[in-house]
Formats: sequence, structure tokens, C-alpha cells
Amino acid sequence: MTVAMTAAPQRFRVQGWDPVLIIVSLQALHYLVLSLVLPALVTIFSSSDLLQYEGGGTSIALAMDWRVFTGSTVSGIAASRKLGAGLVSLESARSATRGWTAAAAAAAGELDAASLSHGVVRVLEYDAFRGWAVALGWVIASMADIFFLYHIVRRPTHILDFSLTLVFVHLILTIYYSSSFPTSFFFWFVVGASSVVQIVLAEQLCVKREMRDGFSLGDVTPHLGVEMTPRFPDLELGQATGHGSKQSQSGDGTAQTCLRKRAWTGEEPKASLLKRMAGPSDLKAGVGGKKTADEVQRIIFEASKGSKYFNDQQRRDKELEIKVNRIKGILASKELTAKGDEEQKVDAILEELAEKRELSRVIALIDADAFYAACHELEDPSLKGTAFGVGGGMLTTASYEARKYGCRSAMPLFIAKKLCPHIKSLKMEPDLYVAASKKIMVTLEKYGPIAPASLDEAYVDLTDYCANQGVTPTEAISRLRADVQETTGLTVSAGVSPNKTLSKIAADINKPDGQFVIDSTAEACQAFIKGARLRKCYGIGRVTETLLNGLGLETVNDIYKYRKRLYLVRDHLGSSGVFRWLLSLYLGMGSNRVVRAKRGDRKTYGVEKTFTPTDNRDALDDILRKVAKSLAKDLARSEFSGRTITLSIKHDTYERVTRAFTPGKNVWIRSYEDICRLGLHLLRKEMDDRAAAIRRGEKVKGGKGPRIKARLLGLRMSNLRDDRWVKATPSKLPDMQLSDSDSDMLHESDNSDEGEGDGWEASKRQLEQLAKDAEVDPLAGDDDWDDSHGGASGSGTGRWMVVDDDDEDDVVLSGKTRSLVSRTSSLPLARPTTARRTSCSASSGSTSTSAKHSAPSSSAARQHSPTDSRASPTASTDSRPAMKRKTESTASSKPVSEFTCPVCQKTLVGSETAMSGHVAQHFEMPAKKSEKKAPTSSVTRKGAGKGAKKKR
DNA sequence: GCCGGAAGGACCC
DNA sequence: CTCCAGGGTCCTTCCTCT
Repeated sequence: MTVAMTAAPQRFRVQGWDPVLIIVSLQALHYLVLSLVLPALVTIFSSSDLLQYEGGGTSIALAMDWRVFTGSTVSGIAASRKLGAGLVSLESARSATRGWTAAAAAAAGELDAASLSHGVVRVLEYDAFRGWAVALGWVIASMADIFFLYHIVRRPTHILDFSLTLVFVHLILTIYYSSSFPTSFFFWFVVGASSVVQIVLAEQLCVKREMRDGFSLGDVTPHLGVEMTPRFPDLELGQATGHGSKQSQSGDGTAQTCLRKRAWTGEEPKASLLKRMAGPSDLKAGVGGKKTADEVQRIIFEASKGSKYFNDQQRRDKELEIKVNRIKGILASKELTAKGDEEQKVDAILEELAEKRELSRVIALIDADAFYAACHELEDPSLKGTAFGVGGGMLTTASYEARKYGCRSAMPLFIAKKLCPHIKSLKMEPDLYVAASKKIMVTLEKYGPIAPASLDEAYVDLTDYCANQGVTPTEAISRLRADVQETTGLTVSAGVSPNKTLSKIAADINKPDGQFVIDSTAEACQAFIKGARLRKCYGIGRVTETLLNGLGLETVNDIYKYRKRLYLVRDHLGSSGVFRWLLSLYLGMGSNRVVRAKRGDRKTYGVEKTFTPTDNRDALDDILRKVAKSLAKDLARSEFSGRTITLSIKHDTYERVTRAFTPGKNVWIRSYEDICRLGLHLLRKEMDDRAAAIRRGEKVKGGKGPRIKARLLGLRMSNLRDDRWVKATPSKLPDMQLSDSDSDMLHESDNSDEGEGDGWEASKRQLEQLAKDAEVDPLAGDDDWDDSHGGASGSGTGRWMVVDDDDEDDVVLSGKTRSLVSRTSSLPLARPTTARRTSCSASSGSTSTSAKHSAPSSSAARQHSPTDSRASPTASTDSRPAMKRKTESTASSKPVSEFTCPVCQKTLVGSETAMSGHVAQHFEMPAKKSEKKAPTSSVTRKGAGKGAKKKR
């Protein structure tokens, strides 16, 4: 089945959507399968003698009479109708429920009195296997239906309906056929259970496909009715060709209700879409309010309607809706089998989590008010009180005056103008903001360790300040805020609590120039967060919020209220730790670690550019070159190189794709030439690939046009290496890093002390990973989400980040203590192909590992040296020296040179990177079949979490 | 069993 | 009339191809 499914052409599209036709064909297919399967099963498992008298295994009754499920094969009235009077009397002499299916037998026409009575006698022995066989047949047919549903119905939202309809129709038929209402528990159970399984599986498959292939909205009317009244709740507009949105709540009950409840009001703008259009920052829209939230939403909606952007949002909204429906479905099915002890289980977890509560610290989040806008006001006081925004095209900030009209950050200017016609827009002036930010941070540092989260936001650990000065947190934060205002002229808001999670929410409460302090008691923390809307919590975005709303949750307190639901769907909540994270959220817990991000924490550098959409290849090339240049400049300025480059394209349709390339294990990209070449190469390749895919009739992103029409191009460099670190290491070729001396050196050093550190760091990492959802740091008492919050994502506004640039060497050095990716112990033998490729692509030694984070990784060094020597002689001896010589000369002299590929003997002109890339392409990926596994990570995690907790 | 690359998403500011 | 950014991080899933 799987084979057939994957092999099946994807071209089938629901064009003329005809529910009747669909249900008829489904029903037909279902019975077809039954009729194929049942005879075989029954013949195998049932008493053949009996069968003979009932018309054999091909008797229609097997499929149509519910009573066969009971194992006994009876026929009551239906049979008697068709049989002679003599038989009827014989029948009626029997009990109403014991006997045999005379109908079929009669149809077969092979009945004589002797065998009849013989049969009757035998039948009374009761064929125990019959019921099981038939049930099995039904289950098989139901599973086959999954296939049909998947291909015929396709839309996840409709699976439930059709599935239930099928059963419903069968019910009617079987009642008619046997002239009695099914009273067999077994029958109901089998039919019910297989339906549930069928629905769940089919939906999942469909959702998966839709996620994969993208959405075919060909059947959706592209244009929403103008006077869309969101309020006809359950109107039946006939079903016509509209697209239904699922309106019935889970738990609506029977099949019939489900079918009826369906409202095919495809033309109504859903609240979710309205909300979506309002942008990400639509919360508490009434800040002062020259316009009501409703008005604002409407204006935005009107302004957006019909645009490409709008269509994209609509598409996403549909996808999200499916996701929500899916999780609702899962919940519904899980509730059927719920054991009833879920709440206790959750309570136990809560208790366990609560034990780790940490209240000893005083953590503040300081957040500048309308930061960019405020900076401009500082420069030009005449701006005060006027409505203006910062950023052309897209607002990054709106002044408070502009906010009264509903203008928000991340809002396009032209919409802001609709909301507030007199809004002024100012150009961004990064230098201004950076300078101001630095001033703020400097001030903050007087009050304790700080962790900038972005230009305008930072966490401050006030614990020691409070202790030393003998002041309350409230007093401390008041001083701090006054201090900042005095020294910078900017107002800031602050939230204070025992952890970052709460402080973040608290800072929002008295937003402009205000503060909110939460007492350091468990009660205060919990009481505080209880009433918060979910969306307020860091980490809960639009999608998660909608998902949770779908489960009935609105506020943090609902996490507790609906803990059973959450528990039941805990494996489908997105990433694996979410469930426990939510629980800890409810408890008002969070990380309290305030650590400044270091230079080495940067993971990627990227540049992207939006432009008026074009499909002109030259124009696109040109833009990409500019992007490459900008990226190269960034990298050069901060002295980083990267191993993998990623091209990202945003199509005219707003669908995004990314295409990445990693030339080789030890090839470091950094020069403009290389970036440009690789970028263009990726772009070309994508153009070709896409065109080819279209020719093949596959579905691709960005419309059906054979050429890419893009509105954005971007390049991003990842797998970074800190070149300052490399420089600090005595290495011959800091640029192209192929020198063996590196490897020797690193080898030495890590064997001695770094190796130890690395191991320790690595295991610490692992522990942290494992402790994730347990919300405990085995070592420091911090946790997953917040870790990313306070720590790494502090890189925030990219190149303006304060942390980043002009750091001194000591920072670099300290950066190395912090090991990143778990580079677990040595991996002795690399796969042959890998080794070959690696060595071929000019890796000889290993500066490889991201030197920036630390520990010139022992493993990396070890990993390569042995492999190299062991590598297939043909490849390595031939190619490597040649490569190396070439590259060395290249690196030292000019960026571009000639070179002969050791494999294909072609002569190429290009830089080192290009060469390596070329050579690498000659080698296939390892031909190993990687069988995949989905380890129930929750189990391991849980175990680890517990372990960690105990340890603590 | 893990690593690792590639692709896609969710989130944040 | 022009008509929705750009900088990041982290996490998950799937692993070749005509």
C-alpha cells in the first residue's frame, strides 16, 4: 500500500468537487475490498461445512449482515421472506437468534431438506471463528479506505466527514439488509474502532501531504466577498463548490450531527485571518485609542485584501486551521481512551517541577520604550508628541502618538498611512540606536550582571545590588530607571521578578515608563502569571497560541484548567518539551541566569534583500551579487568564515525556499568571489531544478511559471569559524586553512587540557539537553527556552549588536571556553566515502571544527588524521597533494587560478572554493541506507530529567 | 545510535 | 502610483535520483 501510495501520481486534483460522487465511490470501493477479502478470510477461518450451506464464502451476507459479527450465522425475518413456508416454520422453531443464513443459501440454490436440517444442527454449534474473520475483513477494508480517502478526498478537513458517512451508510444498508438494528457490541466496537483509526491515519497522511506539496488552493475562490459578514455561524449555503471550514467543535457527537453541523460558508473571512492580517503585534490594540481595535483590524484588512501578501496569509491561515483541526481530532480520539487519571499525573509533574522553583534572585528586564522612536526624539525634540514611524516601507517602530491610531512596528508604511494619514516616516539611523544602546547598557551594568537581549532590551541581575545597598527590588529598579533616564534621556520600562520569564511579561504591564515588581514568593509568581494571556509569554507566537486556543486555552491559568487535554495531546504540541514547558509556565517558573552573549556565540551571518518582484535572470543575478558583497563585507568586518552557504528565495507568492551548500568539511568560505560564485550557483541550480520539476509535473513553490519570480534574495553563512581565533593560533594559512601544522597544534593542545574541557562541556551540553523539558539545569538552574532567550538570541539585531563587534581578544579567549555543539568523543572511523570526499576536498588536517567555540576539538583532529591515512589510496594520494599545492599558491597569490580536477581531468578556472566544490561533486554521498527511527524522546528526556533533578 | 546536511517552521525584536 | 523587512536562534524531519 505504501508503495502504491508513493508511486501514485500526484496530479489528481479535486476539480469538480462532488461529495455525492465521492461518497458513492468510497462506498463502492469499500465493499469491493470487503468482497475480495472476506471470502478468503472466511474460507480460511470458518468451518467450510457451514459455509457451504450459507452460499459459501462469497455470500453477500458476509458483508452486509451485521449479525455475522456475532459469530453465529442467523437469519431472521430477512431470510424467512425469501424462503419457502416450510423453512420458515423450521426457522421459527429455532430461537430467533440462532440458525443460519438461509437467504444466501437459497440464493445459491443448492438446498435440500436433508442438508438443511443437517446444517441447522451444525450451526447450532456456533462458529466461533466466523465473527473474528468477518471483523478482520472489516478492519482490512477500513484500512484500505485510508488509501482511498487519501487519494480521493485529499483534504484533511473532510476526511472525518467522509469516513463517518461511509459508516453511516453502511449502517443504513445493514439495517435494511438484515431488517434489524445492530445490537452486537462486537459489531459496534469493530466498526467504531476501525473508523477512529482510519480517520486519524488518513488525516495525518493528508496533512502530511499538504504540508509537503504545499496547498492547492486552486479550488478556493481567490476573492473574498466584500461584505463578508463574519457572523453567520451555522448557515447552510447548500454545499455547492464552496470550501467548508470546520465549524463543529470536537465533541459534537454522532455522525449525523457532524455531517449536519458542517457549514459550507467558504466565503467568510475568518476571525483568525482578520487577526493574522493585523500583524504580529496586535495585542492590546487599544493604547490610548483614537481608533478601536476593531476599526484598526478592518482598515488593515481592507488595505490588504486582494494583494499577493493577502493570499499568502490566507494560505497560511488554512494550513494553520488544518493543524488545529488535526490536534482537535487527536484530542477527541484520545479522550475516548482516556483513563481518567491524567489530571493526577499532571499534578504529579507539577509538583515535581515546583520543587525546583528558584526564588533567590532578583531579575529585571529593562525595555526601552519605543526605542528607535525615542532615539529620534532625542535628536529632534520637535518630534515629541507627533505621530511618526521609523523605517521606510516597513515600520520598525511607531511613536506612541502613532500607536494611538493603531500603527505598530512591523507594519508597512502604506497601511500605517491609512490608519494615520499624517504619520511621518523617518529613515533608520542605526548608529544612533547603537550609541544609545551602549549608553543604556553601560548604565545598567552599574546594577549587576547584564544580558542584552537586543538593542533596547536587557536583563539585569539585581540580587547583589539589593543586598549590598540594602534596598528592596522596587527601590532598586526605581533607581535604575531614573538613572537611565538621567544619563540617556530615554525612558525605560521594567519588570522585576525571580526569573526572566516573569520579568519579561511584567515589563509589559506598565509599559511606557513604568515598572512592575513581583514578590519573590511562589504564590506571587503564580498569581501573577495566571491571568496572563498565552500570547504574552515569550515563546508563544501566533501559531502556538492558535493551537492552544483550539484546545480551549486562552490564559496561562487555562494550562491548569485544561491540563488533561494538554496531557492527552502532549506529543503533538510541536517540539518535544512544550508540554512541560507550559506547565512550568503555569507555575511561573523560568530561568534566572543572566549571562552576556559572547562574540563566539554568533551562529550565522546573513543578508537578504527585498525588491520589486522580477523573473529576469540578470536582474536576479545582479541583486544576488550585491547581497553577496554585503555579506562578504560583514564577514570580513567581523572576521568570520563559514562552511555552508544558504541561498534563500522568497517567491512572488511569498513562499520561501532555502537552498544550501557545504563545499567540504574544511573549506572555509569568506571571500566575496566565493560567496558570489556559490550563491549564483545555488540560484542557477534552483532555477534549473525548479524548471525540471515543473516539467515533471510536480508541485513547486512560487506559482506555476517556469521561471523563478522572486521578491527577495538572501545569503546566509553558517557553520562559522572565528578567524580571530584562527589567527591567534599559530597557523600558516589563516585564510584557506589547509595547513597540517594546524592539526598538529590542535591535536597537542586538546589532548592535554582542552580535551578534558571539551568532554566536560560536551557532557554538560547533553545534560542540559536532556534536562530541557524538565526545566532544570543540572548545573546552574536554567532551562531550555529561556536559555535561548537570555543567551544566544541575544545576538538580536544582528550587525548592530553591541556584543558583536569591537570586542577585544580576551572575549575571544573566553569564547572558547564555551563549547557549542556536542562534539562527542572521537568518532574513529568515518565512512569510506566521506573520508574520500573529505580528503579530496582539500582537507588535510583539521582546523575544521568551529574553532570559534572552543575546544579545537579533539575529536575533529582525531577524526581526520586516521581517516586520511586510511583513505582509499587512489583518491587521497592522487588528489590531495595536487589540491593542496594548488590551493596554497592560490591562497597566497590571487583569488582565481587554473586547476585540473584530479578526478575528471577537466581544467577549471576558479577559486579554491569552487575547485573543492567541483571535486567534491564527483563523490556520491554515502550509499548507506539510513533507517530512521523515531525514538520516543519524551521517555528518555523524562528519565534524564528525573535523574538530573535527583542529582540536584 | 549518532552525526550531519538540507529544508522548513516558529519565534523574537 | 508605488502595495508587507531583515536580522537572528532553535527545533524538527527527512535522508538520493531519472
